[in-house]
Amino acid sequence: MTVKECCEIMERAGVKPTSIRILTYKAVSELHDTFSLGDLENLLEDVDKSSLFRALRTLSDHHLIHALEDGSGSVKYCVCHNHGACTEEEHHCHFFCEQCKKTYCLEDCVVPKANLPQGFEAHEVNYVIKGICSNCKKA
Amino acid sequence: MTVKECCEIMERAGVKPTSIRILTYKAVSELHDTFSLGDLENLLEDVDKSSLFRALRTLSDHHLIHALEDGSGSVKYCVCHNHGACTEEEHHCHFFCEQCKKTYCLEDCVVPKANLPQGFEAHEVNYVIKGICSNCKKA
DNA sequence: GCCACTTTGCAACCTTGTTGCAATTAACAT
DNA sequence: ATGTTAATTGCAACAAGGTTGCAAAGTGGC
Repeated sequence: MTVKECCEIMERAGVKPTSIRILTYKAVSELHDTFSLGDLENLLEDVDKSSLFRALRTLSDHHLIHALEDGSGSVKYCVCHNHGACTEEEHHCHFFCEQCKKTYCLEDCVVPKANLPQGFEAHEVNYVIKGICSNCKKA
Repeated sequence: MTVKECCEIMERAGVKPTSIRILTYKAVSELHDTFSLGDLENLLEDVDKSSLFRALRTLSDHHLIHALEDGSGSVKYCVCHNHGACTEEEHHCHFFCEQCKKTYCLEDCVVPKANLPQGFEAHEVNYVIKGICSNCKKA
């Protein structure tokens, strides 16, 4: 993705495209699966951790990326391919491989709906399946 | 639950019922919703943190309790009411209230199945719905 | 009672995430 | 352009939660 495209997407989502945010969004929009703050630190070695942390928070607040918990001990993120216009219907499942510790985005696997009790109001869903991925199973 | 019942359940699950484990299992089997290691520390003030941590790990390893991630920053646990004989079908959903920060067990809400891609093997599912609970909504 | 093995308590530590604050940069009116 | 204000960034320090090493205490078999 070009810097220009990044800026446009961010502006449409109400995020001011600062240098760190562009750097962050450009880097993560090229990743196919999930990543942690630590992963991003390694990817962008010369950028400060707390700046990246704040960039991720901003992007997450404006729904350009999603945060999810996979039990690995660190919060994972993935880019929202609907550029901030995600409805609950469009959330995809994630798969955590217990062997290689990678968390996949299952783009084609939409989160199935559950029935909430009376009076409960859902905002988002964290759905992570754990097991062995196809790569590790082959090996 | 009596100490005797706790011991029986643990033994059936292949867990040697030591003092800390009995204390832990008895305490948590009386809780209706989820709890963290920290919650348990507060509940059993005179017991060491790492002993509780190890007891929870042992109980979890033998499926007497389940661990789940709700994005609160600490791992939550809940007792398995099938006493270690939980199949994937029986896993219930959890609900994290963004206001009161409580994580409910939705006992009557079974985790809906998702379709995995070819070659992926599921072992367990972490399904946490986030939103506002009925108590907080009323207020 | 003695020995091997397990469990427990304590302290120390690691990792991840988070904040305070000063320095820098950007936005904008004059 | 310049000054004024607000937002962002980098650094360092910190907090919380989880985890481990190790010695002491407990358990069980003989």
